[in-house]
Amino acid sequence: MNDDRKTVDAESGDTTENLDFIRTQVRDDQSEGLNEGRVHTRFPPEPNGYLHIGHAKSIVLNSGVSAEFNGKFNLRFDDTNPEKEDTEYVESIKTDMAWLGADWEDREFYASDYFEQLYEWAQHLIKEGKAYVCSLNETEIREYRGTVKKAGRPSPDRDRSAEESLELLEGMRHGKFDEGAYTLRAKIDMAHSNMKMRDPLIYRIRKVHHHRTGDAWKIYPMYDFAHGQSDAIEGITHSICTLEFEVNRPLYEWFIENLPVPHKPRQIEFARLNLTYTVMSKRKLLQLVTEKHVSGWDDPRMPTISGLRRLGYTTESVRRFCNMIGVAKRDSTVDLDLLKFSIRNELNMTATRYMGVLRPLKVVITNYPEGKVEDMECINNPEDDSAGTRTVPFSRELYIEETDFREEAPRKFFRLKPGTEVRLKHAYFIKCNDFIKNDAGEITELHCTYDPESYGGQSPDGRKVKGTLHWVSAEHAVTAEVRLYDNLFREPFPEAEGHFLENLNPESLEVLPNAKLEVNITDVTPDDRWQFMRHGYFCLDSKDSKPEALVINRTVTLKDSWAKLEAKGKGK
RNA sequence: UGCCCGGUCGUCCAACGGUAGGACAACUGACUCUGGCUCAGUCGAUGAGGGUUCGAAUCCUUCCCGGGCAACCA
Repeated sequence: MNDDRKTVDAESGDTTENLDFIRTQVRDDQSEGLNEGRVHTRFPPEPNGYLHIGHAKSIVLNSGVSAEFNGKFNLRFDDTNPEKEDTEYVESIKTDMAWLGADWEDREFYASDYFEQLYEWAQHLIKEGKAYVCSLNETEIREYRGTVKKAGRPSPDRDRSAEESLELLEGMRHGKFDEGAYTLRAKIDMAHSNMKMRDPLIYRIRKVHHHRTGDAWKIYPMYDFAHGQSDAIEGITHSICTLEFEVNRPLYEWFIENLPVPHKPRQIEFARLNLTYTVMSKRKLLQLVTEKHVSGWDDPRMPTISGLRRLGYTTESVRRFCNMIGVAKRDSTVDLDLLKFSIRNELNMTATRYMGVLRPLKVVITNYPEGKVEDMECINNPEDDSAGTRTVPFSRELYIEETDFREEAPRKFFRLKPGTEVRLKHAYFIKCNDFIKNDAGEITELHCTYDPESYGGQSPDGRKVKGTLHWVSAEHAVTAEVRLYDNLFREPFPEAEGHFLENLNPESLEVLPNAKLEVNITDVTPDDRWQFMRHGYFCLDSKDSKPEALVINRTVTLKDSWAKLEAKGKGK
């Protein structure tokens, strides 16, 4: 599974495992007997949005580390801000994690499970003289906090007695005060060079319904007061999170040191995943959804797990991608091509090849008998002999790809043009003699002749053709809607210049309502992925496809060196 | 600009004082009943200066560049 991380020495053939800095740390901790050699990780999402590929990186990392070091892995919802959170998100997160193959066994926890314990620890801090109830309002708190360059000054309530703070906190808890009237703050250092240490808030009053605790609480702990302690309660040994929490680490450690917690977890940060041609922040993804730039969180263009799944990505391809990109501490942006490679590479080995004409052009084989039908034997997967063959009906009237014929074609155009011969895959050689145009000057029909000697696509006399085209018998074709997806954004860094929405790709979705597909397509199931030859990899749309009206998504294209040639003007 | 973190091929990761390597991308060519795949090959990097050392991407130092931190978000 983790071969992606191994280096093979060219001369000796020895395999050495290049552990990333986190696994190196965990390995060292374990061998030194820290936490009695236990390794326990967790993935701590806030249930306020759908999981995306960046979360997948964290999930694969956290669950992978626990598996590799014989440890355990928890799922814990960081549900300390009821305003944005919802059970819809809890459910989708569990679905997506399970799909990713992460196994938290029976350890599904919630920070809200610990509200009572957290409250007791808050009281403990007050009694120790390390926390106080503060009456400053939001503006005042900001002002008293100072700036990054200027020390803050103490709140007038900083020396409030423990008895008084305890009583006020109790009142806060039971709704005796309005939102914003009081906060509970840790008493640390108002002049600390790290802003997070300037008497951080640990509880705020919020008279909001919580998706799990209902209306039981009128106060909710802040992230910093919940996260480390939750880790400690669960016996987490390595609390792996993203870089933006680096400045929170001293505070994380302060609570662990100053509270009678049962375990001493340690926080390690890594760089979050960025991908070209997309955005990754929950806020922006939410905006795409609410402003209807996409059809939902699971729109196949979204970088969400549900979007990628609907697009056709497999668990294995996403996991492999996560292992390929590595783990480090520097800000980076991975090329979207690497993600595409991960699925293309897998599907090349596993996907059945079908023929599907996306933009149909009628072809009449004028010398083929009317009413005759031949079953042509087609190889299912040239990469896998065990995949066997299937038959596809051939008849006088066919469809080929509109783009496979040109009245006037450059020299390197190997497809059909007047007077030249090409092969129809697994069928016959044909030659184009004539074509019909409508009033608009568009080519509507081709008249071709076939060589009966070339049955099966074999050249009868050793002559070669440059082009091989896919085709579908008109009479037997299944008509379906095919959705072609392209990058959501036209710029590799949509946030770099201008507003990200201005960089949306207007052509990210192209719907082809009249695709003509070989009959065998009716055999596919919702779990199948297949290749439409010369096009790419496809799957059924899990939401919109019905047996009588197929809707098909293109997961990823095949590489297209002809398109590249032509784009560079070298097709001549 | 106070504090913290980080700068290695176009991109991502590795090299942990001892030959800068892999993957993706790009480019050549071969092969091909998918202009796919495969195969062979090419291009291509240690931010800059100084120091330590027999030897520095790695240690020290100065500078430069990028990111994070001043929500009652996480």
